[in-house]
Amino acid sequence: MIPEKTEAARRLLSWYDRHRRDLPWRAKPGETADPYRVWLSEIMLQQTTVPAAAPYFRTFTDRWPTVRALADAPLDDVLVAWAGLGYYARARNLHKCARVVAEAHGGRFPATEADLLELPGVGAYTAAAITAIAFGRKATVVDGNVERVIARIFAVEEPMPAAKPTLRRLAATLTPDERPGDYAQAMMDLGATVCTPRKPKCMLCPWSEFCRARAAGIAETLPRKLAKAEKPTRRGVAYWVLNPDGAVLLRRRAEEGLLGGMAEVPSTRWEQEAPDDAAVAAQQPLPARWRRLPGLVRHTFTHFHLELEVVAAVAGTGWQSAAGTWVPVDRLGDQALPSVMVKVVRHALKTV
DNA sequence: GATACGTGGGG
DNA sequence: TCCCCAAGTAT
Repeated sequence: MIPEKTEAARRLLSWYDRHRRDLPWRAKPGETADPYRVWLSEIMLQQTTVPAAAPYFRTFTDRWPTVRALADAPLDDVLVAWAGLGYYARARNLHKCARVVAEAHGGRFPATEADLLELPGVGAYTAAAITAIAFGRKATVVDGNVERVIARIFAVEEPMPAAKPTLRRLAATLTPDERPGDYAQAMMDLGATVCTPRKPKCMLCPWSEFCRARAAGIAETLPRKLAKAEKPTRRGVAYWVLNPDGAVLLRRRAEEGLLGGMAEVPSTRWEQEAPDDAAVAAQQPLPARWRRLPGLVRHTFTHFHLELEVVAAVAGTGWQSAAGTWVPVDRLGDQALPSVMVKVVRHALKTV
């Protein structure tokens, strides 16, 4: 039996007070939360682990201490700083959102869930998180952690994602009126450290007594998920070309879609079949004698595997007319190179 | 509702 | 090696 909701919240908050983690974006007890830092951290933490996000958070807040500073920055600076963190639409929306807050909201984040929801890159989860954590207002935060905790406490066996509305409704029934920010973070911390996807530490859980899934011995199997579709493999060839100054040709990817707005080593299209010599010649960024380098660059995106072969050449006369930017090899670190392209660069430098 | 969208770590 | 997963959002 689930206890009175205030009793459940009291137990969770007590657990949180004893196990609170010191995270770079978390206000210390007694400190006032900064909505800018809360927002920035929540965007970075979307589908991203704490260890991955933490160094980026420090870099961003050191360089852009306020939302106005971020709004004043060129988008490309933000993309360079975000490079490697993934889901680059977040970086584009982050910058767009900063400008909206600076220009349409006087540099202050709106303080209601409904208004926050209007901001670019801010969805249901993030709006609730900012409302609760930054403004101390009641809001039900539902992320993957909360879904898992709730699915187990109430033994919801309906598979995801169909169970989402049910889980949201059940989560809302438990949300207390007191300490909204701490409660939201406590729920997520519980899911992240105790009620984990595999091998949940039920012995350490403040809610173990009344967890229906634990009682039924099915905690680790919840929430149920349908089998995922197999990932296809796409193949392509990347063109590593140096000009007479020893600079490499890079391009800017289209603003939308995969790796939108990021820098890339030029490549053929990525398709099921690897391109043959004719396709490599047809899609070359400039005329050159291409030499296939041994080995493959492998990378896995959310929805497909990628295998890239790298071909290398030295650009002949007329290299200035190639579309793109020539970047000295020792300046590649200044570019907005996503991880897959860092792999290509390393492979080429190692092999050439 | 389904799909596109990154990356690195863990088992 | 391979699959799963992580503080989701936009379309």
